[in-house]
Order: sequence, then C-alpha cells, then structure tokens
Amino acid sequence: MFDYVFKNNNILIKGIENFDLPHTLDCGQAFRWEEKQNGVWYGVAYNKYLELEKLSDGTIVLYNTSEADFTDIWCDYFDLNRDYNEIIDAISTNDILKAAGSFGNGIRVLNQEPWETLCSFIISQNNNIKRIKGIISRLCENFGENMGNYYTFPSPEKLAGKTVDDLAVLRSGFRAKYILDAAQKVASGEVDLYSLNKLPIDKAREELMKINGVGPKVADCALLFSLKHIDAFPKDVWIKRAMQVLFDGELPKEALPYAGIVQQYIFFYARETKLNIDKVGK
DNA sequence: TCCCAGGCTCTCT
DNA sequence: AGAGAGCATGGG
Repeated sequence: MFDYVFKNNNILIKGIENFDLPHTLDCGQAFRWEEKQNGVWYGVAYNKYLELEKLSDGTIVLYNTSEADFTDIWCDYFDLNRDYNEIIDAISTNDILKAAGSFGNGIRVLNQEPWETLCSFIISQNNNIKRIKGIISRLCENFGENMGNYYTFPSPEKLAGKTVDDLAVLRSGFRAKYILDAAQKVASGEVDLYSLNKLPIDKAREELMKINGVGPKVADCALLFSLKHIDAFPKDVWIKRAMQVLFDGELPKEALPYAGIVQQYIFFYARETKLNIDKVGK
C-alpha cells in the first residue's frame, strides 16, 4: 500500500494515496496542527513534535523523526494501513457520497491519543474551532510538560487534582468542570478509557457517557478519532443539517460500515459549501 | 445588539 | 421521552 525509507533522520513515505495534509490536519478532527509555511505542517501528538510536508511527487516527508517513532506512532496515527480507495469505491455507488468523497479527497481519519481526544471534544461542545484551539493551546501551556519548543498535552493524572479556579486561565467557561470530571474518572480508572477500543461500540459509548459533560456526540468523536470505532457517527450541528439536506435524514446503507469516515467527508463538504442553505433545524 | 459555535445538563411536562 | 432554557466566552 505504501513504502517508506528512513534517510537523514527523515521518513519518506512513497506511494501513499488519499493523503491530503490540509484536508486531514485542518478538518476539525485534531486541534494541534498548523501550517508553518507553504505546505509544511507542524504539530504535537503522543508527546512528540513533528513537521511534515507533501512533495510534488506525492511523497510525504516526516522531518526529524526516528524509524521507531514512525512505526510505533505515526504509521497508525495517520491511519496509513487503511485502504481508502476501497472505501471510496464502496460508497461511490451513491452519487452524493461520491461527490462528498471527491470534495474532501485525501481526508484520513487520524488515530489520536484517547485522553487528548476525549478532552478536546469535551472542550469542543457549543464552541467554534478557532476558540477550541485557543483553549487547548492554553491547556497545554499551563498544565502540559515543557519540552523546550513545545508542550505536551497534560495527562488526566495531572489535571485530576486541579480545581475549576485553577482552570480559569483556560477561559473554557462552563466546560472546566467537565474537563475535571473526565480527568478524575479516567485517572481513577472509573472509566477505563484505554480498554474502550476492545468493547462493542454501544458499551464503549455508555462508559464514556458516565462522565459529566460527555453526551453522544462527544463520546462518538472519542470513539471515532482515537478508539478505532470507525462505525461511530458523531452528529453535530453541521452533520444534522447536511443529513437533512443531502439524505433526508438517513445515511445511505452503503456508508454504514465506514460511517465515521463518511462523516468526515460530509462534515468537510458541509462546511466548505455551507450547503448553500441557511439553516435546516438544529 | 443579537446570533452562533463539532452539546450537554437540568427541569418541566 | 421529548422539548426548552441556560450555560462561558469570543467572533461576526
């Protein structure tokens, strides 16, 4: 599906298809990636800093990393072992799905760190992407580990002992108490976050919803973006509108096995086109 | 000024 | 179980 070579501390990924960096890193599934300058992206995940770029011949370059980090972290993080062509073929029997897929071509669903993902999507509720990024950035700067040129995402253990007042610096509003409840339940093991990839999706969702401030949407984002449940289908305001306008409320059945991936195509399509509508319910 | 943002909790039927 | 207000903060 792809080949890679390790050379001068860079990983060169050859022959990878369906991997567009802006579509993947700036489509609202992850909040710590930014474009540095013409095509070079940088970000932090799994406590590691990474810069990457797509060359004109399609090669993806991961700069200043190790082969171990590539095989242990980035390969799975960027979902490199999934065949997106197979999915696109399967859903293309439906014209609208085909259009959405081609519009958001190259979106890959990242496999992010579960706690960071859960916490980030708790912050995302009733919020906008720009402000979500700001809050997460302040969260890392104030409570993460200083690694010199970047900060790690703070662990649940680190946050579990904090108070709402401690978190005031985040300016996260009413979400602060939710962040703390999540940190406490994950740190204590009351919610066994790191086992949820092995549970059936309904059980896993139920576990996540034990956390105050985690409802079906936030739970499904954690399940999809960090816990390998690609049939999770987070329904936010954009998706609800898009589902009404595009599909009369019902996801076409050919999309169900990959609902989460299709969700990303629809989300991207809906946001970029604004669906040429104002509002269709909420 | 009002409306909205990758929703959820709480309350009232 | 279903509807509706309220919620912190900031941008348009």
